[in-house]
Amino acid sequence: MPPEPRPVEGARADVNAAAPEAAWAAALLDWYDRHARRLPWRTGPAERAAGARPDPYRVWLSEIMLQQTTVATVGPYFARFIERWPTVEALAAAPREDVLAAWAGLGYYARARNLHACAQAAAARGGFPQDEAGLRELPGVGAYTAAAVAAIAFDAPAAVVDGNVERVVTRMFRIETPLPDAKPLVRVEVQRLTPRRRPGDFAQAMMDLGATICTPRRPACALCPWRAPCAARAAGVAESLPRKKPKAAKPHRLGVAFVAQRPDGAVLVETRPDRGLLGGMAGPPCTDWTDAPPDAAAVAAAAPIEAEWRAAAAEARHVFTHFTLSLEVLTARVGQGARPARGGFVPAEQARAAAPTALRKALDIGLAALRDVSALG
DNA sequence: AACTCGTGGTG
DNA sequence: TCACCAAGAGT
Repeated sequence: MPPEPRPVEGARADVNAAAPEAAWAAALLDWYDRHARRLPWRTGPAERAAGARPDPYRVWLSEIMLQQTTVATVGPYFARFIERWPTVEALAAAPREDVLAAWAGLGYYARARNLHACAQAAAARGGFPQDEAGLRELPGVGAYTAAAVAAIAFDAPAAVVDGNVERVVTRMFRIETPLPDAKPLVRVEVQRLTPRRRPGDFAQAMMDLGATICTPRRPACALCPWRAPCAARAAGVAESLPRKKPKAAKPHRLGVAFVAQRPDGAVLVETRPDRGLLGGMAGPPCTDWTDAPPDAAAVAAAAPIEAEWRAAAAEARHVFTHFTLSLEVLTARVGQGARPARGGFVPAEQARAAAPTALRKALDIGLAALRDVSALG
């Protein structure tokens, strides 16, 4: 492996050359004190001044929701969860079905399954572990989340490394090794940078810096508290970092979704197997999603109920992380006493609210087609 | 180590 | 339209 470029000595001239990390951390915390984002899960400056610590439950809940998810998207979900389940004990006592339905639309549904299991584990032991190793053992809590909760909620000097931090650090030290190969080195540098005082604020400052200044495209280096020591900026290569290994192309998959509606408006939904894609989530029954279109036998075998199925004009299209999907939608009106082979009937609006987005699209297309048919008939 | 696992915003 | 991206974890 070639040696990593390091910050040039001249860039360090204005800081303590013996322990530059301490000066850099101080500069970042000073910036954070002036520019921190106000977020619902953060403790405000006034409360902090009064000695208040963040609520570990809120910190943990926000960190789980924020995994691979934007602040703007998380906001309303976080508010609804806190309103409905104000404590980890309340969340632990909730039916899992309710938690999954409340999570619908946020994606990565293993997070919701693990969230509920984690709440039960934490409640059973009287609260969250206060150290990184203990947190790491909880379901859905990986290296990042354990470090983040330990630092933010419990003031532990843990190395918090998320996508923002990877970007900031690979630029600061001009690390040209592509991710994820560079992760171990990034972690070492973050651990070296993390101060004993205010490690939680330091972690959040790093993420704020990455989110608002050291952005993926067109970073605002002129406003950055680390503009002087940043090696990538000095070399004019900030925007090209971090380097990443190329991703595989997305295959396209096909399937059929079945939307059956009773005279009272209820629609047929089926809870998917707990493992795998959309695990544990409820939506209209489907064929398997395959590379080739499902043949007539596969469609007939997957139909959840005997009915006169009609094809809707539109198809549901959706992009997942690693494949794209087209769902043909078949609709049917069934009798009030219909007995499906699989699944059960729930009010249409409830079904929409609890469905993951891909299946909600199919449901909406089916419901619209059924409305059109009834309008004609 | 490389895959699987969602969704919405952005340029 | 499309690739990239966002406070990653589990296997």
